Amino acid sequence: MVDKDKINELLTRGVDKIYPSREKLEEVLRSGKKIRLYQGFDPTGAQLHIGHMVGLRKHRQWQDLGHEVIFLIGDGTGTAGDPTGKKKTREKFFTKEELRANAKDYLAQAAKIVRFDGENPIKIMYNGDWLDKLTKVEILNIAENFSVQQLIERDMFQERLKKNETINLREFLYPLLQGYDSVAMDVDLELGGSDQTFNMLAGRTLVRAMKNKEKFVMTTPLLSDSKGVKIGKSEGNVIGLTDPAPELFGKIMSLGDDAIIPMFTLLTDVPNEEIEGFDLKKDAMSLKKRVAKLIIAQLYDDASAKSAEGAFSSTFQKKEIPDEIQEVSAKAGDLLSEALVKNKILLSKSEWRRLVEGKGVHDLVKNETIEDQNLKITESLTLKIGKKKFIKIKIK
RNA sequence: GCGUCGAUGGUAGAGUGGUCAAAUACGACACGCUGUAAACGUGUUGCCUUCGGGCUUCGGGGGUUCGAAUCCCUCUCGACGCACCA
Repeated sequence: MVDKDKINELLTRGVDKIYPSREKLEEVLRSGKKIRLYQGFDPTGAQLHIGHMVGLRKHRQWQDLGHEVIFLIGDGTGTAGDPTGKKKTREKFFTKEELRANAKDYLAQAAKIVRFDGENPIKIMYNGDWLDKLTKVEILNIAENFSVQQLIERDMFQERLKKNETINLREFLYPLLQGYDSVAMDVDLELGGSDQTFNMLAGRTLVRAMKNKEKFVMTTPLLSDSKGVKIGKSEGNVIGLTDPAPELFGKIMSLGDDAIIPMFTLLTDVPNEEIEGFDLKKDAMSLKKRVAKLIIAQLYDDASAKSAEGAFSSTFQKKEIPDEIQEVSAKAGDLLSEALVKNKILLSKSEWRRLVEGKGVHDLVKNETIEDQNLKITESLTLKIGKKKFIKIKIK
């Protein structure tokens, strides 16, 4: 029973809830039975982010314990539009082609955490393979297992009802499709973020009805800091798994301190006992650096993690110039502003003016702030624009 | 099919003939502060500018007017209600 502690870890660490209960699942695992499980990813964005990493790591754990793990690409459900977390009806839907293209990227990114080859490799499946083939009658038979009341229970639908906002039938039916995946693959367990609970439980209902068996559902907590969903939000500050190491480091450092402990628990292998001993008040900075390094080491390697840290501290803490700077060539006599806009460093001359007025442009060679908006280029320059942009201007 | 309402900047959402490049909030960007690219504070947030101003924007097209995001017509899309069907 070498696996005993591993089973315990598998069932507790980084786990939000287990349905119907942890005890039932533990019983099955203790019996030595190998189960089949999956997690679905709708490839509706170009990249996986650090929030996905939580689930992927869980995947890996199952895989390492010898269970049959399926990485499901939701190219069928993706075209339907998951309403989870959406306050409004989704407006954009994805085509099959877009989804397949994204899926390719997903797999490449996921490969950083899970194994698609070697011993007990993860299987890749596409739910479009069966969802697209469902006949109308089959769909109705699936629908038979649900009541409108059940579907309408979802908080987000309730809210919309209250506000008299649209609930499109399409999003209403989405959980059924996702639920059918479990039937089609005949899985014993589904893994997913806690925001997916409703959809996953729909699958549970279906499996019971159509396969007469109990499907387990394991949810993982969502990674977030005090500001909420800063991590994995659709806006600019997504921490993508393929972000270059230095950028990853910076983005992780910019998260609130309250995200540190969850990150250790969910994204690293640091033992629980050690994590419990952490003193956030005293060591927040160094702990955050450590967790950032550990995360990067998983996505790249130790060396990248180290150099990312070095780059971070020299750039932001000591305010030194980074080693690698983007270069832009220009002719002598050109307006600096025009050269920057032409090379797409800045969006417009207006932006340039704003930055200069806000003292956001610095000449790093002379070590002074540039105040002249109409500065002409006379010699090669090294500029710091805002906090993050470093640009070298070279004379042609 | 009939009717009602709606479509505004990255998002949410004001504005209902000139004072509108369009409130407010969020986001984004910069500066200050900080162990931090956090928090907090301040400023900026359509484009061009000789800094006077100029130009293009409020679902598409057309019109009324000296003047339209605002009024009218029409088209597209959406929500809601009614009818049809059951």
